[in-house]
Amino acid sequence: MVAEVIQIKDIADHEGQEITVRGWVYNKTGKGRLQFILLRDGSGQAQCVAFKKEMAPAEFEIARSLTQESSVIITGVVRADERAPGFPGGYEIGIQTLELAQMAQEYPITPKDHGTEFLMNHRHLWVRSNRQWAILRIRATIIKAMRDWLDDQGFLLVDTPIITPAAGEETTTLFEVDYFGENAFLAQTGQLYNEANIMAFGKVYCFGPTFRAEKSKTRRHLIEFWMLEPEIAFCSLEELMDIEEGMICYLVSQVLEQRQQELAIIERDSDKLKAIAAPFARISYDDAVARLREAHGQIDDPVAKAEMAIEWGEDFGSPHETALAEMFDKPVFVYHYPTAVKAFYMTPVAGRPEVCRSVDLLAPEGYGEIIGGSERIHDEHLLATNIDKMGLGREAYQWYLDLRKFGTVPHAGFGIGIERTVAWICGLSHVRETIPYARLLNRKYP
RNA sequence: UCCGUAGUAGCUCAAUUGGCAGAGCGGGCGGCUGUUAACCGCUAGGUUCUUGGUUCAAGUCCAAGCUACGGAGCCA
Repeated sequence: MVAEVIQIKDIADHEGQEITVRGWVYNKTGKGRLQFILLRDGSGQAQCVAFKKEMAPAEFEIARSLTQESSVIITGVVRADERAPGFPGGYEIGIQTLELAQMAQEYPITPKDHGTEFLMNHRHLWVRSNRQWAILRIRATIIKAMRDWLDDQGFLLVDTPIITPAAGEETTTLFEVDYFGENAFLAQTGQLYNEANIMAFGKVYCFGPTFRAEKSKTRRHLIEFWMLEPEIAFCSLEELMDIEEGMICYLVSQVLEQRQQELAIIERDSDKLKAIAAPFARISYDDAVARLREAHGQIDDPVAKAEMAIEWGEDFGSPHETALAEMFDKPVFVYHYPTAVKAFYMTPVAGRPEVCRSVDLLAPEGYGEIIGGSERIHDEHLLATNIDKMGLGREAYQWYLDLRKFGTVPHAGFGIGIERTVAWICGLSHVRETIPYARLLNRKYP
């Protein structure tokens, strides 16, 4: 009789049964006639115990000589044992038969410490490590939670193109591609297409990679990153904040509910996440500047003081966002930014055109902006004027202006950066570990 | 692009401030019936980032370059 192949995550359901697991040797401890093999199968990790007297001599010899990351198929009996490490742990497999798929060559990533450059050069192997495994599983849960929440709220997923004829925001940070002899660009945002799609579907979102050729080298920037962008017809800035708040609270609750094990692996303080609940504070840009100027006055260190300086009208730098976020233990909305520092499509505030109906959401613990959103201009004339002012070229935006001719309505939307959100939820110091294969200023390998 | 720090064995790091290149991990061989990054013994493994310079002598000092890391700007 052939034993049932199980996933290690379900090991507790098979106590006392003979089962088969298939996977890779994460670590091994030898004690002569007793060998402990820590096996991972993608779903979890379990300790498999080889006793010489319980196995065929040739198979025990294989078990004894297994190298890190060798691939094997193991059949044995599941038993509970408090000493057994693994995920979920607490159960181990007494090996009866062992079949070798491949004896791995000397594996470069050892259980000891490694440097960032070395690990990034071996990212294709690094994703097997516990910590990376946990982070990427949390990432998947975050994406699923966002999409589930939007789907349940009546949003429709509508995909937007990656190759586009025009800039989404600024013309300096685009990747150019040759489109059969003509210029085209990799998408920076799906927003403009979302604005067309809401007139067909009411509430939509797009989810996909976006590309920015910015020469920025920081812990929160990627050249290729993933963004989820909802857009809603007949929506005000205040209603937009309600949507962002609801979605964030839901995704945090889902991570806490479904990924306790992974949060423990990366040693994330989940109390900080448990505090995330509506309502989030909502402060105006004016108020934020006032708070920052007050903070600036209390700093003694001249370098830090210079970084914290701000004049009304300037956009926030990284130190400003961090300082603002640290004033709250939950995410905080900052709304009504100066029109001059924001994109051309944002609606000016009535009676005060120097500020616009925009809102950023700053994550706590110094993670900074994770969401940017706004009410979009729905007046054709004003939008056309802004496009001209930015020197963007009216021709490429003709279809976008069309939207303001045929049943235009007040509308709003936002974009949430997946990697920054994952970095915050996981408490990571750099976004490079939040995406399987990071594209950075000086890295496109592997 | 600017500022700062670093580059030595496959990996993580030492090397008395200019005087014989060394540990742990990983690899190989051997031992061990409850290990948790096991432990014990033996063993192999080096273009000290590159180029040039100073010196009797350079991993160490000087110059230029390359690469990485940390920070700033820009942004999600």
